[in-house]
Amino acid sequence: MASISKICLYKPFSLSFSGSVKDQTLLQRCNFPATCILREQVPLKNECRVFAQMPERTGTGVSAYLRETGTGENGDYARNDLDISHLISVLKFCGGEGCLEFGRTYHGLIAKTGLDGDEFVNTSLIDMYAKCGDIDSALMVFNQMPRLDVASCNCLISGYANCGLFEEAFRVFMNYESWGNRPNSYTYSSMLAICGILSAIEEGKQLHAQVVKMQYLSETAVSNALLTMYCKCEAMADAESLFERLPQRNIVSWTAIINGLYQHEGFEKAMRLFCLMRESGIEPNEYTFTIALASCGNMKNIDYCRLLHALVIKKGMALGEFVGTALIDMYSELRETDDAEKQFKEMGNLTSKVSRNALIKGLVQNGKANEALDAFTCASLPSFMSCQQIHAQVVKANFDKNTQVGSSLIEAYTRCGSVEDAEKVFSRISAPDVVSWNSVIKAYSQNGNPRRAISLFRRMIMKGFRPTGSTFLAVLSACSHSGKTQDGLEIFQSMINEFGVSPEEAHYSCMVDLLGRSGQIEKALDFINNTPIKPTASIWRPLLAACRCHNNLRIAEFAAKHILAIDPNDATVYVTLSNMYTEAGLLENAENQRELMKLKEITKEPGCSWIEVNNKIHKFFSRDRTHPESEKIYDKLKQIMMLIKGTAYSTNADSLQVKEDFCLYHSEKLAVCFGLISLAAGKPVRIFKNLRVCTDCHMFMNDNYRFHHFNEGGCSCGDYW
DNA sequence: CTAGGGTTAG
Repeated sequence: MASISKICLYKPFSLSFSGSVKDQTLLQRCNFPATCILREQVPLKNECRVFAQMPERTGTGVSAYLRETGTGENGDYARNDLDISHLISVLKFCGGEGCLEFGRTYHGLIAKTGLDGDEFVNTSLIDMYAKCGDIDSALMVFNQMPRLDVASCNCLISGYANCGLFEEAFRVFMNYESWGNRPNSYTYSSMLAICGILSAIEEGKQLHAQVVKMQYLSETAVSNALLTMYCKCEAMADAESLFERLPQRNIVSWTAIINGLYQHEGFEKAMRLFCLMRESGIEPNEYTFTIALASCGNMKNIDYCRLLHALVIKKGMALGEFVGTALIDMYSELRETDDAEKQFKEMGNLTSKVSRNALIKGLVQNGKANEALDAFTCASLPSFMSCQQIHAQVVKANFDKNTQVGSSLIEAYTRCGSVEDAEKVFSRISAPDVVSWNSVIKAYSQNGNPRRAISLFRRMIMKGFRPTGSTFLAVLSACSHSGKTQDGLEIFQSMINEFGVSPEEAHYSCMVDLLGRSGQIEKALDFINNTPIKPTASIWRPLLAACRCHNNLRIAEFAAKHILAIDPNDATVYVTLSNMYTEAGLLENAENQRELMKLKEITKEPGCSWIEVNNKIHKFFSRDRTHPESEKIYDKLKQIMMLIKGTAYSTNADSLQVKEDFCLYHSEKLAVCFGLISLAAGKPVRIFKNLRVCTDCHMFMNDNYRFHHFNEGGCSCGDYW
């Protein structure tokens, strides 16, 4: 066996390894928290499934044992109570599910009961740790073993491979001899897989020679690993001739070679082998179908594609994650995007990120960029990075001059607060339409450059475009924010008289804001009283905000009364009023007290204090995905993301400050926002201390705030944006 | 009683 240690490392094995998807999920799963292991009523799915899968062994089984004794603090263990084979099956389960903490608890139990001398138990422990990605613990158990056997070395090798530590895996392999062991067939399959990942064909060939010498070729796992190794090393001739000569072939062997051919664009050949396989009496499974569908799609043979699809449905595999995605891909390849979308829809909640990406790719490549953008849902979530990614793809697909695509991109960038990118996109649209103009005007109006919004509006009209209701909303809002009250009034008139656009609630709300902001409180009130529609809360609110800015307590009370008549749960009203009373020195005003009382009742309603919410966020973002509230919080987050639009992504968490009393009133919203901001800034979530908020409109205040701007100490409270 | 091999998008 001297030749084993002669295996040369032709390539540097200290590769940095970003990790396959599988490894990443594995590592993620390793963050599984150590929680409530023995309380079955707590819905922690993995732990509970351990119990659920345990065979019933009344009185002697580990689960029953643990249930009776608690976490094991009693310490009074009788060795007989533990069944080794049962223990091993639990460890195996932990490894498979990534339940590191659960496995650790078992390790403790094993150590306490003195079972850590058992060879099989130790091997299972090494494997459990290795599979959970905790290679240090695996190594610790390994080093403490009184005698090293092949199986434990093998576990260590696959553990290293799992973590991308291929050089270490090779080191273990070359030490077999010095430990008095000989590699067995398991060792070779693992090592060959590593060579495949590294494209290390020289090493793979040496291992091949060993395999032949040791007569392991008849073991399908070994020969399949060899096959895959050659395929991954681009040595298809070697792979094919090996496959021809294989003494034993199973479904995995067939899948390996078919996949190899597919990966090297031998689609026809892959399909020929697929047929041969079926003729030889082996039925394809999900793995094989996935590749066959992909090959078929690449061949653009629509009849065969439909045939395969039918077969897959017959076997009940059409909605599986892999096969389902392959079907989407196949139909995209055939340019049958309707079928691709149909497949995606049929998958319902079985769809994954991958299947969605497949659909999007298909739509983009088939010229359905708008549908693709819809599928992205990018415009609804302010993520600057995904906007850029989408934009890059759009440019690559040569859609950046397209009118509709461009407008969608402008909207997306606007939500992220990046007005520069929005304008860049606009300038590249070859034939901008009204929607494009509206989008770019809105971009400036909402992102701190109202003057530019107004000048773009004028240019738009000069170019002969007919402004719509949305155009006016953006422009009036811009006028309001830049103090151009007179312009705003004129534009509002021309909207009705010149362009025949009838104002809606949002326009009225905007006009109230325009008047109120300039200090014309009485005029704003007049305006409200003269609207042809019944004033809504959204129309009254900017008046209240204006009163707050300009210290008009009388009209503030009047506006507050109207808002509360419509929306009695609007806590902002109470906050604004109580602040105004306080500032007016009416601290002990009975009315103020009553408002505060009401306020408390309201803030109690949602059910949790800001500390509770903050704790929940804490748990959620410290990867405790099993927290029973995490789904709810996530939904809330998405909601809040919509609300605060691009702010989280365009502000610096450090420069934000919270007014603590306001936190108490609007705790939930703020806590969630803060969690989001910290997340966006790549910082751990902390209890919010340094966030400053406009006391009237809930929004964050900050000097270099791109999205939300302030003039003369006020802020742009209002509902219209 | 422990360990190994094949799949989807970007």
